[in-house]
Order: sequence, then structure tokens, then C-alpha cells
Amino acid sequence: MAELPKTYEPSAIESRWYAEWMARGYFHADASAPKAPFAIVIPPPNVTGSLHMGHALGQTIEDIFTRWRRMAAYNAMWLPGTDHAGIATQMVVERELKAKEGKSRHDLGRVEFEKRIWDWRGRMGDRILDQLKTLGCSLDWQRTTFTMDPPYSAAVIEAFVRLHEEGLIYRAKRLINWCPSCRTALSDLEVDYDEGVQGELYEFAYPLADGSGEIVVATTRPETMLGDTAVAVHPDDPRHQSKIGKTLEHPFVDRDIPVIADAILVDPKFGTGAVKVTPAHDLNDFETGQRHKLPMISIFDEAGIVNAEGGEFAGLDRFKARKAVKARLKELRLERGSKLHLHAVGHCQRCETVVEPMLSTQWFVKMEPLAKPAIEAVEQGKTKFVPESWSKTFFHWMYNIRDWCISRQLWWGHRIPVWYCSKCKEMTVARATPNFCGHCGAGGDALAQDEDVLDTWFSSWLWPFATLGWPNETRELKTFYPTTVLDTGYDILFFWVARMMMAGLHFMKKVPFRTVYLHTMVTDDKGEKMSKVKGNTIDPVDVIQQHGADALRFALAWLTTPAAQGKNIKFSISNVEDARRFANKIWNSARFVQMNLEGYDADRFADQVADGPDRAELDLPERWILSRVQRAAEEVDTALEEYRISDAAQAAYHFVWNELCDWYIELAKTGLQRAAPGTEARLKIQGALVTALETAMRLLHPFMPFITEEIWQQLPKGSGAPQSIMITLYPVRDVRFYDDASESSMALVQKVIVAIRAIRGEKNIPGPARITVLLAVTDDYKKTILEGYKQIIAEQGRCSEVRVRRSGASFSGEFSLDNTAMLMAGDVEVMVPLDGLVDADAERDKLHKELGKVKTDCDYLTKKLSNAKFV
RNA sequence: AGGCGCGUAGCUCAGUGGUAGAGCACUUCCUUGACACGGAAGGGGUCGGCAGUUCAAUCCUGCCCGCGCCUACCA
Repeated sequence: MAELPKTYEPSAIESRWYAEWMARGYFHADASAPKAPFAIVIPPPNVTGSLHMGHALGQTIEDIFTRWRRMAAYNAMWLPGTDHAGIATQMVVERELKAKEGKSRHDLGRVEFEKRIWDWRGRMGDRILDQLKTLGCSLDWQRTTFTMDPPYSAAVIEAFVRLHEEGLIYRAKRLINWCPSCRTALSDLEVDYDEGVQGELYEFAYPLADGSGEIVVATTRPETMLGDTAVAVHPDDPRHQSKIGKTLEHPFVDRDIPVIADAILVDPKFGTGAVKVTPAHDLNDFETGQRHKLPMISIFDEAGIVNAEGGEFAGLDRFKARKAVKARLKELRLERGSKLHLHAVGHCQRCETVVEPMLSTQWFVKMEPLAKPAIEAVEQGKTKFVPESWSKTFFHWMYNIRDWCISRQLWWGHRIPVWYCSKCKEMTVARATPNFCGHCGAGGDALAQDEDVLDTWFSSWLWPFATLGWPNETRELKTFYPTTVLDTGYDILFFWVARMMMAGLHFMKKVPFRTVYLHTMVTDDKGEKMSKVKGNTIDPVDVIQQHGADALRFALAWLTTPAAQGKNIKFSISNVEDARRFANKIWNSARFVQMNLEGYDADRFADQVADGPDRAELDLPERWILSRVQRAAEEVDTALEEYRISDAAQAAYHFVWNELCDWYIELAKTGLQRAAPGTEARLKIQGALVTALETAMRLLHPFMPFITEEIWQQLPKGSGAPQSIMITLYPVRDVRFYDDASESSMALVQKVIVAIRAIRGEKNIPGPARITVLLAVTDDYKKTILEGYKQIIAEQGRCSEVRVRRSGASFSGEFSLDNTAMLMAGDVEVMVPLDGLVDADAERDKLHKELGKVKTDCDYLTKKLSNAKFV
């Protein structure tokens, strides 16, 4: 066996093992395997994506769960894939097209542009999946799915057609969120609101047509007055009551505007108490327009440019039009004032353009009937949220759910399966391109497919079952649906999780997952969101190269506490460095074990301990560490079951570092010195070392798959051992090795040793000096224990002699206790006679010197501080 | 506006109705054959504030202060 290098070098090991695991097919789960299923579907990253810390966190968590359950003999399946990410991908390719060829997608046309995106995907796509491999993710690659794969697309179309047949999808002209830059409709969720933008509340007057005066309105968007079709006042407002029913003159367009009374829209305390009503460009105004049957006049085209309805302002962009309208109002002496006003402005989630509410014909999903079963399922505990508090957020959104605008004016995505007949103007909804109109029978030439595609989330909400073959009744669905746990960031609770709940219950009649584990967001160490613009990103790919995937994974696991609302993981590279130190510690503990294995026989040791430590006649340190490793196993396993990932990681860390390394290896060193090669005593120590380390490697494997495999492979194993740590059994408590008596004995011994070391430290007893230690105990039981393990105490405390007495019994006659240091170890008095150990004069000199130096420093600093100029 | 959550060591965060914890940082000492990416020993906290319940409150209750997140609205 080659000796391990002194420092752990992850890069040498990681890629080798990943390839090996792949080759041996360990990642694949057979849907027919007679084992309890455990399934996770990956939140599919965008095909445009590159691995960022958020992915690294999620995938680490998912891999921990998957490897852990796989080792616990579950049929563990973790399904990979990517999302076509409509807007995001289209934007990336359009940008590239512009940069390289100076062309827009319209220059290419739809067919050619779609081809370019597929080309792009061929070149760049799935890079993120390769990056997941470097992270060590044990994904079932044979099941990799892309949301635009033909079978998946068929599932998307199937879902659309079924919902349409059921009357849950409809087409309507409604006020929707429009991005003038992306030139597409957006759902409510895709609009982000910047809180507290400083804006202007601008006031201007509409003259009454009869010349009897004017009404002053207040608005943050003066340009929309071009589309005003009413001015509303509160019916009870004495200032305006007389004007209700009168007509106003529009200064720029040939249109008379009624003054209407509306108690819902108007808050008489705000602004001037009169509200201009633009039904085509504001949601509240739209609803007001419906109540009062007002005309709805769209004044912008799809790029946000004023159209012909805007008269003299036609052709101006929204924001230029605002200035122009204000300027003209001023000229006409209709401007009445202006105030600063804090308000929120909606931006496109993708391109940050200010969203324009527009009147538009779009496709919608009726959500209320879908939401109801999902709410019930969570209420009944069919799906549980971890942390539980998120279910409240879920309920709140679900109870107030609004219809979902699913059509997008994009070219990249699943095209809406609806055809319009040029003859009879009816539409046909079909799973495949129809040959004739379903209404008038006109031939295929008369039919034109809807130009729009579906919202990306309309495909991802089918992910947990469409990836498993739906709508076919597959073996995969039978085995792996419902999936066991869904892990994702809480930011897509509504976008994705809630919608999957609805789709799963609707199409599969079962919840899509039993547990939703919501993890936090990763930010930089100051709590700022990582972004390329800010330059505060930490690239997981770089981190892996520098410190290894294991270190990154362990750092993330360590930080993964339940996702309390409003909290995030403040991540810094020092977290990874800490984890790397841990990896190095593990590595060196393995080196120690390996250096002391001469003559070890794994099978013989296994035989000896087959019936537990009593029959094997193990000594205290061995009994202790074998008991402690069971406690650690129980702690880690329980923590994982309860989704306490950080607790699990910390329990394993604590065991390895503070028990195995700090104590047991130290005990084993002297134990091995005492036990001659080839003896039973030596075999027992070697066995305990190997067992504790091997168990720790299995415990840690889900967190740090590479280093644990590497070390595990090098450890001696009994005959018939599996070929890889990946397919060993996860440690669960083995009560045969629980040994309360040994643990409490050892705890006492440890306390005494710590006290002795403390005395040595305090009294500056030189390291090599052997000291005499006197222990006074309160009862015979403790006396027996300490007598029994005197040798260990002496070795660890560097004592030449350890004597134990009942307290009260005098040591007089044996030692002069005049010059003795004493410390309590629990209720044990630990005494160290200092005569001859500490040279009192030398000690005094040393202290004097120190005092002198401190005084000098103090004087110097006092002087410095009393210098006014310095301060 | 409504909802959720947070405030504990210098920093990042666990935690509990009964003597307050971890990692990092800090101080002192130590190159001993696993590891200086290490070891040993330490220092450091009125558990945001005030009041209440209790034999006992960091934990429960109320109010206040500070911070974060979400949803809706904002002419």
C-alpha cells in the first residue's frame, strides 16, 4: 500500500472517482428494483446557466439526501435535466446574434432563429450538467430530461389540451403586464417591484367643457392622459360633487371625458381627490372602466411607443412622451403642480425594463379550481414543508391566487397548440397539427397556428411526472411518483413549487412530493446578493478547482440550517478553507491509521467483536471510541431524517476531530507502543482505529463523497466487502457497541487529564517534565476507575506517578502539600506538588521581566494618548 | 397596509423554562513519528429594551426599538 501524501490533494482524486462511479452504473436506479423508492427531481437549471453558488447549495443538499438514502438501501433516484427557459435563453441568443452578426431575430425569421437557438444549445447547453459532475452529484444521467425534448413537449401540449377541454384554459382580452423590451406578456410573478422609488406626483387640469372651471388630477404618469377616458371623483367629496356627470375637454385629442363618481378607485384624501382614468394602461383604471363601461384606448404599441391614438405625440417613446406631454400642458397653462412621491415601479424580471400594463389578448389558466386541492393536500399533511413555517406563505398566496397568463410573445418555447381558421374564424385546439378546421372543415391551408409560445413555467410545473413518462403510464411513474422530497430555494415557491402541487394533483391525482425542503439563498459574507454586476460572486467551479468539491460541499452543508424567512447563508471563501482543513484532518487521521496497520487482520477482528465488546475483552479506549462512533452515527442519521443538515455535518465533524483525532488516536499511540506487533492487544487497537475511521467515512460520504471513497478504498476490509463506499450501508446505531459505563468512565478520565494539563499550563511546567499527580475522589467507584486507568492518565498528562485516595484521607507523610497546585475535575481534586518543578526564582524573574515590559508599553501608550496632536 | 421571520461571544450562527454552545477570530505555550491546513490551555456574553406570568425567563405573554423577507397596493 502506497503511503498517503502528507497533505490532501483533492484534484488528484475527484475526477478519477466520479468516472469510476459512472462506469459502474452506481447512479442509475432501476424502476423495477424491489426496494423502497426514494426520488428527487432536480430543479432544472436554465440551459443558458452556469453553476452558481445557489445551484451548488441545492445540488449539495440533494446529493446528500440521495447518497444517504441510497446507502440506506433505498432505490434512490435523482433525476437531472435542464429547462429551456424561454425568455432567458432567447435573450442570450439574440444578444449573441446582435453582437456577432448585427442582426435581430426578425432579420432571421422564426424558423431560422429557432434553429440558431438549437445550435447554441448544442454548443453551450448542458455545460451546467458537466459542472454538476465536478460537484460529485450522483444524478441518474440516463434519465436526463430537457423541457423541449419531444416526449416532454408532447406532455406540455397534452396538459394544455386537457386543461382547455376542461374549461380551465381560456383566451381573453385583459390587462396584462407587458415588457416593451422583451415584447411579450409576463405573468404577475415575473414582475419585480422596486420598493420606494422616488417619483413625481404631477398635477394638471382638465377644463370643463362648459367653461365653468376645471378639475385638477394628480398622476405619476402624465403621458397616459392620452388614453384617459374619464376622470373619477369620490361621490361624497364636496369639492367635486357638482362636477359629476359633466364633461371635460381633452387638450390634445378630440375626445370628451366624463367626470364619474367611483368610491372604489378614489381615495378623497390622496392627491387632488380626482383621478384620471386610463383603462388600457392601469389595472385599477381597467377595473373602473369595466364598472363604468368606459372606452379602453391603448396608446402604446408593443415597444412602448405612442401610437396614432396619441395624436401629436405619436411616435414618441413612453418616457419621451411624458416630458413632451408635460411641456405642452405647461404651454397651455394646465400644469398645476408637482410633488415628490415615493412609489413602486414594476420591472421585467429578465431585462429590468419598466413593465407596461397593456390591454392584450392572451391565454390564461383558471387557477382557483387548481389551487383548492393543493391547499387541501398541504392542510392534510400530504405534503409537508420544511421548515414548516413556509406553508403559511404558501397558503396566503394560494388563497389569493389569480389567473395565470401563460402565453408569451416569444419564439423559443412550446408553441400554443391552437389553430385559427381564416374561413370561419373559429379556433381548433389539437395535440397535433390538424389537417382541417374542426368547425367548418376548411383545409389545412386555411389554418394558422397561434404565434405565441407558453410560459416556461407551464412546462416546469409538470416536471415531477413529465420527466417520468407522463402521459403514458410508465413503470417509472409507478415507482418514483410521488417523489419523496423536493429541494429548492424559497424564491421559486410560487413560480414552481405551488404550481407543481397544482399540476401534480390535477393530472396525477396525487401530490408530486411528500416533503418540500426549502433552502435559503446564498449571499456574500455581507449579506449582499451575489451578482456579476456587483462583482461579489464566488464561482463554485473555481472553488472546486482550488479547494475540492468535498470542501465546498461540506462548507455548504455546515451552513445549511432551516431556511428561516428573511435569512440567508452568508458565504465566504473562509468557510471553504475551514472545510478544507477538515478534509486535511481526515486525510491525516487516515494516514495515521494506515501507518499502524502492520499485521492487522480485518476478518479476525470482525470475529472478535461479532458479539460485542464484552466478549472481545476490549480495553476502555477501544470500548469508548466504538461506543462514541455509534452515538455519532445515530446523531447524524437522526439529523438527516429531520432535515437538519448542518447538525448532521457538525455531528460528524465533532466526532472525527474532537473524539477520534483529539482523543482516541492519542490514546492509541501509547496503546500501540505498549502492544507488541502481532499481539491480540495490538489487533484490538488496530481494529478500533479501522472501525471508527471506516464508519466515519461512511457517515461522511454523502457530504464528502470523494475523500471518503479514497480513504475507504485504502482501508483494510474483511472478505466480501463491497467495491465502493457508495454501495456500502449507511451507519445506523448498532446497540451492541453502546457502552454507557465506558463512556462515563472515559469522561471522568478525560476530565482529570484536562485538569492536569490546565495546571501544567498555568504553572508553566515545562513540557518534558514528568510530574506527580494526586487525585482525591469522593467515592470508591470513582477511585476504582481512576486507579484502573492511572496509566492512561499518566501518559496523557505526562505524569511519572498518579496516586488516588478517598478525599479526606491524607496524603501527608507522602508529600508536602505546601507548594501544590489544585484544580477540580468535577468532584475530583487534582493536585500537583510543585516542589522542584517550578524554579520559584526563575519564575519570579520571568514575571518581573514581563511586568517591566508591560509597564514600559503602558507608559509609552499613555504618553502617546496624552499627546493632543496624536489624538 | 397585511403576513412571516430575525436580534445570543469580535464575526457567522446553533440552542434550551433550571450553571449559556459551535466554527472562525483572539491570548499564552508547544515543531513530540498522522496532520502547524496541527496540538494543549485560556479570555470573551445583563442571550435587543421594558413590563408581566413563574419558585425560576435568554426561552412563555404583551408592548417598544432595530433589521430582513414575502404578498397586495401606491392617481
